[in-house]
Amino acid sequence: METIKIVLNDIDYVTRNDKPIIRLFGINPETEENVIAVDTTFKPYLYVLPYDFDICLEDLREMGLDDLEVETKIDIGTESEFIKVILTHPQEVPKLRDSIRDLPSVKQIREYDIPFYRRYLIDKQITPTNIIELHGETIDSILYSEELKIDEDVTLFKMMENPIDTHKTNKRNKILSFDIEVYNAEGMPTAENDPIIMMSLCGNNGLKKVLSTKKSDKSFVETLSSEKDMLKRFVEIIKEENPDMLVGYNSDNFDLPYIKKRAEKLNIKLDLGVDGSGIKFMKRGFNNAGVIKGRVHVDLYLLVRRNMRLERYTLERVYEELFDEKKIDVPGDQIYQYWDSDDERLEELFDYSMDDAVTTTMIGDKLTPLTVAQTRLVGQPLFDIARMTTGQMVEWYLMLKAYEKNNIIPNKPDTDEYSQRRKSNKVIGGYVKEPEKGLFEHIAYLDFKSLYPSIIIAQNISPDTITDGENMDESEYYTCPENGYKFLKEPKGFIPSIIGYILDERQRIKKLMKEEKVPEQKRAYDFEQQGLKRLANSMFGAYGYSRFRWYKIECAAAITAWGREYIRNAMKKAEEYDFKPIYADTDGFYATYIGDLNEE
DNA sequence: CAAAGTCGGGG
DNA sequence: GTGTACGACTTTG
Repeated sequence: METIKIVLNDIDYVTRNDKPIIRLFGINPETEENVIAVDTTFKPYLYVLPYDFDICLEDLREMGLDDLEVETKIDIGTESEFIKVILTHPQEVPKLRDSIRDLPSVKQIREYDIPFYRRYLIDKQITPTNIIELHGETIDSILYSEELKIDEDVTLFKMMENPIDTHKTNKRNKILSFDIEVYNAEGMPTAENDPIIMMSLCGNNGLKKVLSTKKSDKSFVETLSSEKDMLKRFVEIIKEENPDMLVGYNSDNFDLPYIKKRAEKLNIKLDLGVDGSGIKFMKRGFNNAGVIKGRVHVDLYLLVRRNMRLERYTLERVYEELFDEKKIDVPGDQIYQYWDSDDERLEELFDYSMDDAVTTTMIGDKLTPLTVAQTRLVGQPLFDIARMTTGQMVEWYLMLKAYEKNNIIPNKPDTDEYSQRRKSNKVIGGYVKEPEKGLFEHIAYLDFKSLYPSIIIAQNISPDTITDGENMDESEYYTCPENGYKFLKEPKGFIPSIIGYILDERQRIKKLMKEEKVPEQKRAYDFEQQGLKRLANSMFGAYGYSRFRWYKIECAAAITAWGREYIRNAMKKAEEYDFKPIYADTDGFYATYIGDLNEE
């Protein structure tokens, strides 16, 4: 048996002989070779909570389901016995779950909507972007049919044992950005009519290139004889560079769909994927996500939207905000005129095209490290994390922790429940004291560090600790001001215990960061602690987010009610020491000292 | 006043 | 892909 290590970049599954095969895509950090590791042993499953065990087991067997196990899981604080129904193919889950749920002996079904590759990452406790150790053997592409035949320089590896997460970070951090310019004489271009005229590439290793069908003396311009050749060269460079991350700006919605359509129109194969596949699109919310199998495509536009607050999010505006510098600009609607001019304006267009890719790489260098840190915390693929909202990250993080702590995951709300939640999810916000007019001297500012996370822990606010307090002594629970919601003091709730862990972990990382001498590692710790902070701070919002699995509006309301009380009490206390509050908002207030400054 | 509709980025 | 989704803002009924 052989052992190899890979940086885990991507994961999916394919079907062969009606059975699923998990594929881990990675790069061997020593040889820089691409590896596809396959696992043929993992099976999909869901959980059933029965009314009556024996009848239910019998009913399930009658349906032809006989791979059944009994497991004890914690369900919102209470231990229950579940039947684990093991299936052979992931697509059986949506096919069978309705008929399983409808069995009279079935009370509930659980964990029936977790994508197969995500289930794999959670159950095997492996983390994308980490270095993973694999045991098995190198094989020929026997598992693959012709259309999926992989390149000769890709190692195919069959796993014989579970992968081992070494918890080591990828030292390699190669970013390659790309951008295209297209001919646009009639407003917004259409791939049907308008050719690509330039394709720019920029790596954080120094690579700078603009491919084009026109000539220039500029050293970064490479001229190709046709659009067809330009596209082929584009693919060739990406394969040669083999970056850890392929980044674009609005590339999910513009560049990649455009490149794909032009390639189809020109009848050429774009085998950009590590497995030889082309560009695919996945429907994700309101936009499509461009997928290149085995490579991590990150659209920076989404990261910018998530992490910056601006009036507009054009590449130009974002670059200016981050680097305090103007970028080269060519008005979008005039690109075709610059192209047709064949004079110095064409040269300007080459510079503009190059600059777009260069600034994209610079923005990528700034924003992707946090996304990588979040990937390592949440344990889902970088591709997915780059497209998740913070609420979704919290949820997948909790799902991972639920598995570790043997908690069964709550279901997502069905349509009825969801619309009901939407109607009644108004929660009173933080305490706000309108600022007093005037000019003040001797201003003091007090703020609660991570107010809401601290309240969740201090008052043990969790869906599994909420109680009506019946037949209990008052000392056994915390009572929320204003609304009277009650939360058990013991045992520690699922979410408070996880926030506690996150906050402790953050302190640990901050300490490591302070002691660290290597700047690169120091920076990595900084992003990790930022990621932890965001997770902790987003947990409150998640309680009030209608689609959240751990949704509990009472928890959200209790947190803000306690928050208002904390800050009012702090202000009262400050007044006792001659500080007059002049403005307050949610987790802090400003006060002016009105006592005698000469005293003491 | 709530429900329904639009739009972001890209050229 | 064990998917079907955002949020701020404006217009409409």
